[in-house]
Amino acid sequence: MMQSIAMPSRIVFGHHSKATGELWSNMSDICELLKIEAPSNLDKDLRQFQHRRFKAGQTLHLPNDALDNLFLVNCGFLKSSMTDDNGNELVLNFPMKGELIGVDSVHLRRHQSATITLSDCDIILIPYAAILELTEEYVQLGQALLHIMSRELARERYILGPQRTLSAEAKIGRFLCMMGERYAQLGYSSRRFNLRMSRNEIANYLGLAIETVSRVLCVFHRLGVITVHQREVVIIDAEFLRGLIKLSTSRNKPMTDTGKKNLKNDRLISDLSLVHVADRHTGTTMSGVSHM
Amino acid sequence: MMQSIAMPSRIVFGHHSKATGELWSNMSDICELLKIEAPSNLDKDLRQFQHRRFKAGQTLHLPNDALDNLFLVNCGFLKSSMTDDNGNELVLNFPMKGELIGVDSVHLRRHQSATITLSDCDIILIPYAAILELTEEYVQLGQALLHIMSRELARERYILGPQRTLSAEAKIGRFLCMMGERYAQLGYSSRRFNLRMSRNEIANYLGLAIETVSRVLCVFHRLGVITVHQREVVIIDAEFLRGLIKLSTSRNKPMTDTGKKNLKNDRLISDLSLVHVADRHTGTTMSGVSHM
DNA sequence: CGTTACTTTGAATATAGTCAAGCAGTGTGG
DNA sequence: CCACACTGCTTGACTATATTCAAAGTAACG
Repeated sequence: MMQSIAMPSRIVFGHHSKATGELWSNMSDICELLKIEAPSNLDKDLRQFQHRRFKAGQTLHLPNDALDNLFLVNCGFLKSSMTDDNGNELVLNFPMKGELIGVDSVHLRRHQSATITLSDCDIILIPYAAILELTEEYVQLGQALLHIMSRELARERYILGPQRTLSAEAKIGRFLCMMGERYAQLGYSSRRFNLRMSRNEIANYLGLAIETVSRVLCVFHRLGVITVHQREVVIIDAEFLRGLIKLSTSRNKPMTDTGKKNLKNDRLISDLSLVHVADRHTGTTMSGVSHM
Repeated sequence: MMQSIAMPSRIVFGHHSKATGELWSNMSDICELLKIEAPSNLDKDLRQFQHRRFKAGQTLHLPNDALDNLFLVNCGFLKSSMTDDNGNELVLNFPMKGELIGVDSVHLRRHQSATITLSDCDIILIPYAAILELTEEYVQLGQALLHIMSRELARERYILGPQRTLSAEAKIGRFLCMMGERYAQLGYSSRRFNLRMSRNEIANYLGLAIETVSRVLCVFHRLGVITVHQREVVIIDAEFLRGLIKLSTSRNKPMTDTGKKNLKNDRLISDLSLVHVADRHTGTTMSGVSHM
């Protein structure tokens, strides 16, 4: 069952298996997974936290569920989303290994979103009550938690926020790079990976129409900067993808030398649009990249 | 100097003035300002935190500054922003009284954004070192900090995130309502207030062009749902503003009865667009609301 | 009173969305 | 093994919404 995720077993936590066959993790495992420094006196701690396995498509929690546990992803790929006033799904993020799910809801003691698994997953359940105990016992742990939340907040604010200004091409380009980086952090290739989510979910996450996502991915493919087959992606020119921007209006840039950098981007975007419209006729003008 | 902000002095913290004329606050003041419960043994705490006054247009911190202090807004209106790769300003939020500035940067110990004052401000400086001390001494305080950050994170994720799907009208409508609510929390009117920021800053914050902001505000005015003169706003029909949505595509809504609710919004948006295009000729079709 | 910064307005354009149709991969059952 | 349906993805043509460019109007400021 878990094989389909092809996770090197070496870096899966929770080897303290018991007679039942269930996995359990102690605090040291958890700190390592969260990439925080474990307090020195923590290895004496006897607490064990239960793992739980989910098949693809199962639900970890729904909006309004009591926040009994935080969920720490040990392995697998998930999707957190909410439903707006009109019943539209809004994808919030795609948690992966090491992500702590639920920290955005501790102030209400109630989940505000739903999280479902996109692949088979191994999840560590951390009771909220245990968090409170632990932060009392180990001051450093509380501070580490602050770091984790600060990291999350910074991600939302400094990475995701600026997306609102970007063109569809730039959003998707950066999305691909971001996924690559996340895989890289897990020890996989940042260049070649499998998007676990559907076009629909990508579109929803980026605030685009599904057709736009499809089109832009095809354009990227034709330009030779990526390869896509289904959800298999190979990033060929990450620089290109990362460099895409919304054509910046002269008025929104207070100062700065926008000379060469924007010149470059102007051309690229034009090319994209050009291909976008006239691809069948001309192919592209890119230097000898093979176009399918 | 501070008069221009017209803040009822009763709710300004920091009455422990000293011979120097500077204001200082203790931990109880700070907890109250942050709306967190003060640990019971905290009133014995002798720590005093210095206030600092800023004139409009001054800088609290710049990106890459060391995170020596967190800034707690006691009074005034500010703007946090960053500059993207192309030199474009990106407004992140508009801190007001009670907001703790810098929590998104504790993990790096370095600010990632700039914060400048939009009005005269009174800011309490809380040394980061003191935060660490305090969380060690008062466990509850650390947990309260977690709540604060969770609240912030939820705001970014559940309030700001979904903005990406909204039409310009909806973004601006909700922005106005949000500002109203924030003023209400400070004891002001939620209906009548002064936007402290320029159209440019609003546009930037919402990811729109400045002209779009201007136009939509005018349309709202003509529709009779608000009044705008410069930065003075009166909200007349908050329901209308809050109800604006992006016309939802049939494909993005998985399920749900979208009958009357969307019908209503379809009509409203059409009206807006209609006015948007043909306002001079027809006025509007709204029930007898006075137009300017 | 003239200069500057901010805002409004109009007309043209571009980008992304919408609608509609077809295609491809997957799985099921005959 | 192939027809069938199912789901997800792609493509095209058209449309709508927001941006861009240009210009003029207004408030603010020395």
